[in-house]
Formats: sequence, C-alpha cells, structure tokens
Amino acid sequence: MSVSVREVAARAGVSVGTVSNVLNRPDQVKAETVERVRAAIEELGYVPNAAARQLRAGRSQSLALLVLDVGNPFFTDVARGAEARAAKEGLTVLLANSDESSEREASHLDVFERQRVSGILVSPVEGDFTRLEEIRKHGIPVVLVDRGADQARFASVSVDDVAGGALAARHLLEQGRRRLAFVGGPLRIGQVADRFAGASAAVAEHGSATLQLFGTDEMSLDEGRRVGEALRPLIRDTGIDGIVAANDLLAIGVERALLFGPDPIRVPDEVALVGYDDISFAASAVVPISSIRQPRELIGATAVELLLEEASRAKGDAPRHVVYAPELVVRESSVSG
Amino acid sequence: MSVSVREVAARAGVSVGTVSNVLNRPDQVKAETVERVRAAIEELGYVPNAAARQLRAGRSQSLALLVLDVGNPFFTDVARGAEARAAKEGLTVLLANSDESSEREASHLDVFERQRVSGILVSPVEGDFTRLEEIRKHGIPVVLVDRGADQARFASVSVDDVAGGALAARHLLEQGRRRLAFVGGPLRIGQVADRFAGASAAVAEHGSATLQLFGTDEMSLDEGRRVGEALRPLIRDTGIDGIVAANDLLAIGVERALLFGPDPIRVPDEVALVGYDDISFAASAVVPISSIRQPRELIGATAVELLLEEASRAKGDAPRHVVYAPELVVRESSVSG
DNA sequence: ACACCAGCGTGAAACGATTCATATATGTGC
DNA sequence: GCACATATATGAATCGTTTCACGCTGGTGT
Repeated sequence: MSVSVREVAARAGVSVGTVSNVLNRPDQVKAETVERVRAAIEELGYVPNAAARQLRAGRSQSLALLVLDVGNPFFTDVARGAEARAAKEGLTVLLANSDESSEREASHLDVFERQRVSGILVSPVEGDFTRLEEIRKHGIPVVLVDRGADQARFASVSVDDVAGGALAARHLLEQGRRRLAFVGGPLRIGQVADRFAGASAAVAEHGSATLQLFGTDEMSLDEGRRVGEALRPLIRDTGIDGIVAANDLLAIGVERALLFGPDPIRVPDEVALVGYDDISFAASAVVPISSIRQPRELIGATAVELLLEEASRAKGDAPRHVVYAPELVVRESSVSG
Repeated sequence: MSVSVREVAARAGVSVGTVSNVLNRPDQVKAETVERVRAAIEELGYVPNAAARQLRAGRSQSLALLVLDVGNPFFTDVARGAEARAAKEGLTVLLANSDESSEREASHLDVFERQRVSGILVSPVEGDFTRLEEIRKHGIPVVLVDRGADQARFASVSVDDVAGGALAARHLLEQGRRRLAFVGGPLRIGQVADRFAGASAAVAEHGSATLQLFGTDEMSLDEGRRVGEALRPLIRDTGIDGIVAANDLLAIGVERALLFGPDPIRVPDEVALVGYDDISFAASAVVPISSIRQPRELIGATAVELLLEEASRAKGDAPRHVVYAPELVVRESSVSG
C-alpha cells in the first residue's frame, strides 16, 4: 500500500542504506545522489514510517504530558511551555487528560509505556505512585508536574503553594483585614491543602486575625457563586473582611455573587478578595481580581529539562526538585480606594 | 533492555506465537497455558511494544484531532465527544493544536502521517487543502470539523453558521429591536463571515431594520470591551437597540463595557445582546447572556463516525457532510422585563 | 483399523527503517 | 607503480510483533 525505502531505492537506483543515509546524514552522501534520491522520494510521495524507525531505535521521539484537566488554562500554558522546550530537542509532546480520574490516568500511562515514549511528565491524581515507580523501573523517565517535595523519589517541578497561600493572606492582613475566609476544596487536592495551610500560617502570625474555611466540592465558577451567596449575610453579621480563594474561578464566582445579589456587598470596601492562578479572566472581572501568579510556561519548560536530566542521571544521584516562587499580582479587588 | 515476547515465551515454556495468541485471542489457547503465560508476563513485567505491533499491522490505533485553538472550550468539548466515540472502537485520540498557524498545522500533519494514524479530524486553517488531499491519497481518511460545505471533496461535520447568525438576529427582531449591530471579526474567518451573512439576511427580511458591522481583530474579551466602549455613545446617539456578537467572549466583553462605564447602559432595557457558542461563562455573566448553542460533543462524536465511514467508503460514493442546526438559548440579556 | 476433525501449539516470514561491517572508487604521497 | 587514506555506497542483520500454513494429539464415527 504505502511506499517504502525499498521502492525509493529502486527508483533512484541506489541501495536502501543510501536512502536512509540521505534521510539522516545527507552530508555523507554525494550531492548528486542526494538529489536523485530526493527526487525519487518526491515522485513516489514517500513518507517515512515512524513505527519502523522507532522499532529499530527502541524509543519514540515523543514525550507525554498527562494533566489533571485540559480545560484549565493553567495546564494549557504549562503544555505550551513544554512543547516549546521539547521542540528544541526535536521531541513532540503528546498531551493527555486524566480528568482527575485514576482510571483514566492508568489507562493513559499504559498507552504511553507501550508507545515507549521517551519520558512522561505527569500531574498525578492522588496515591498510586507504584505504577509510576514501575514505569521508571522499565527505563522511562518520569517527572512530576505541579506536585512537589512530598515525593522525593521523583524529579519534580512545582510552585510553592504554601508560600502562595501565605502571600495571599499576608497581603490581606497588610491591608488591615483581620477576619479572613478561605474558599476552596476539596482538601484532598494537594494544592488546595497547601494553599490553605499557607494562609493559616500567615494568619497565625497575627494574634488578632482569624481564618475560616469554606469548603467547595470543586473549583468552579458555580461553586464560587454558591459560596458567595452563603458568604453574603455572614460578611456583615460576623465581620468577615477578606477572602482568599483557592483559584480564580472560585474568586470570580464569589465576586459575582457578592456584587450582584439584592443588597450587594462592595468589593473591596466591605470585603477584599484575592484569587489564585492569575487566569486572564481575573484581570477582566467586573472588579479586577488580585491573584497569585505562577510561572506556567516556565514550569512546562523546566519539566522537559528535568526529563532530559533524568534520562542521563547516574544511579547514585538524587532526582532534582525545582520549586518556583509564586508572585502576588495586586488589582482593585484587594485594595481600598 | 526491555522484555519481549521471546523472553516471555521462554519463561512460560511456549512459543512466541502462543504468547501473541494469549494476548490477542486468549479463547484459542488452553486455559492452563493462558495462565502460565500470564504469570510469566507478570513476573517479567512485560509491556508490549506498540511500534512493533503497529509496524506489522500497518496502521496505528490512534486517530488525530487537530484544532485551531485548544484554549477554546468549544474545541475542548469537541475533543471530549470524539474521545468518547473513539474509545468505543478501541481508538485513542491524539489532540494537537495548530494555533491558527499554517506552519504548525503542516508540521503536525507530517507527524501524523508518519505515525500512520488511522485517520485525521481537522479544523483547518485557511487555504492549503492540497496537503490534505495528498494525505488522503496516501490512504489516510480525513474529516473536516467545524468547516462545511465549501469543501465538498472531504467529509465534514459542521454547524450551520448562517442559520445561527440568522437565529440570533431574528430573535432580536422579534423582541422589537430594529437598529442592530454585529460585533465580530476578522471576516476572513469563515465562521464569522457566515454568522454575519446570516444576520444580514434576517435583517434584510425586515424592511425597517438595519444592521451595522463593528469589526474586531480577534475574538477576545478585550476586543469585546474595546468595541463596547466604542458602542456606548453610539447606542444613545444612533438608537442601536440590539447587538449580535460573533462569539461569547466578545459578548461578555461588550456587556462589561456597557454595564460598568460611567453612565452605564442597561441590558437588555436599552440594548439587547446575543452571543454565540454558549460557553459556560455566558450563563454566569453579570446579566446572563443569550447565546447560540452548538452541539459540541456531538460534533466530535460524529466526526469520528464519518472517519470510520470514510475508511470503508467505496470510490464511487461521495463523502458525507453533516450539518447540525444551531439552537437559540434565551437568557436575560435579550428579553426585557 | 482407518479417515477425519477439533483443539492447541509451533516457528518462520513479514512489516519498514537503521546500522555496520564491508566493498569499491578516488585521490595522495613517495 | 604501490601503499594507504578518504569518500561513497552496499546489503544483510536487526528491532518485537503478528500471522499463517502446518504439526501433533486424542477423539469420533464407521
């Protein structure tokens, strides 16, 4: 069906070895021959078979990026960074989505291992690091993305979520806010737990301040609105004057609920608000939302770099962990007048 | 390095053919043998090599979906639908992003062809159908997604954007609006042009109504805000009372600019607004936005179905074109009182 | 006792590219 | 004219699966 090197060789009047050389090391072939072979390729519409090449090579030219949610702009940007860095190495990135399901994660990992990808970048669903151990034992490097120091056995790139949570809370404290609320959940998500822990620690430093947790089932706009509605009476009754949201979708939802109910609450005058992730919608919310920014593309690029390192890491050396610092972006939602 | 059938066969005391049979047709192997082979696989940690399998089979178990923008929720949902349908056939979907760049598109197509994917679903960047023709000539089925009847040579799934534009405009006309504005661009994007054409046609049916075009450079929140600012004085001066936006991002941007400037304009009392795509943010905008909904997941699923059809289509038969009807979703932004 | 069949297994050939040891031609220096 | 290096090309072996034409056993029916 499909044209192979054999036919190209016949057409150009050379051996198959030469065709392969033209494709991979053209400088070792006489210019005129290169020309002839190229012409044959063109005429026959030859397209190399990646499977055959890879079978021989033992490893594919792709690396996999398995994320929790492709819908989340955070991961889209991480992917962009990874792609750009991988392209420099001549590698393609396969993007896959686990949708926070362990089963989907496992099934994707199976496919990748069978594919003999040259490495796997994964933002893992909870638990189950045994499968990843196994994969690594089979010789495929693994790098954890957005998941950090708790898994010392794997190389990782992450952002310090504890610091980020603290940054958000401290900013509100500096604005004179004392009765804070933290909106986010479920807490089994590592990132959420860390951000909450950071915020708690920051609040604990101030004797007079308090932090109250408002849990959510997911990190969505709708959950944000729901909590916002719940918060509205409480703000005036219990004097809550600052809110830290575990991500920007929640923050936007909360803000809407506060601003547009009957008897709206003024942001930031009555309550100040800080989100997390700095997605583009945060800046263009009704009252632009202060947020904690993470170096998303850099995370992706670094992950690829760690992968290359892992591939050539000596057994004795420990895997490397890169932790980036989050950054506070101040907008109107947290600063009065 | 990696364990192969050969070693599994040795360990289980059978031939390689039998190992393969255990993997692919276990019912043709005695239960006890199956057991023994499975045990050997387990003990050795054998993982089949997809490249070898595919080399033999001549075709991969994956199909490719190449979209214009993974950041756009529209395409994410299309992908979800495609994945679900493909999974039923035991196929994996490779998702790739052309970012509206012909070069990136071409490079991805190259990779896919080399990979011998079993089919390509593509939402093409302008022009350049020759490459797709070529790919199809090489035996890989191609289906156009969100791109319709103008390319009769390829099977396609799309939504009738002319009808959608008409639906939006007609709805405003039915609400008694007569001086309409269309916000969107650039017009070289087929979808935008079609939606505008549909809206124009609907307006033309009403002798007394008019439609004025407000072009944008891209379909973003920011461009929406920009046009919204420009629109604000015009609305009262020239009596514009209805706005059709070419997508929801624009609609949301416009709405914000209208509602929150100094001297805000009331939506829908002073001006009614209809968006397009029905993304989740539309429903939770400050004033929930009426929109034109497209069956996104269905589009993905149908694309996979057309692909399967294409694979077995006789030369004589014409490729099939599926066009879905868009649907109006009415919310508060377009209905007074 | 014989032919025949079903059930299980076997192992070599094939898929298409790459590699590498080996051949051939060309040139250089003495 | 000879030895030797360099440039270029060859083609068989290899990667790990799947497939397929064939064996081998032990029944069954006659």
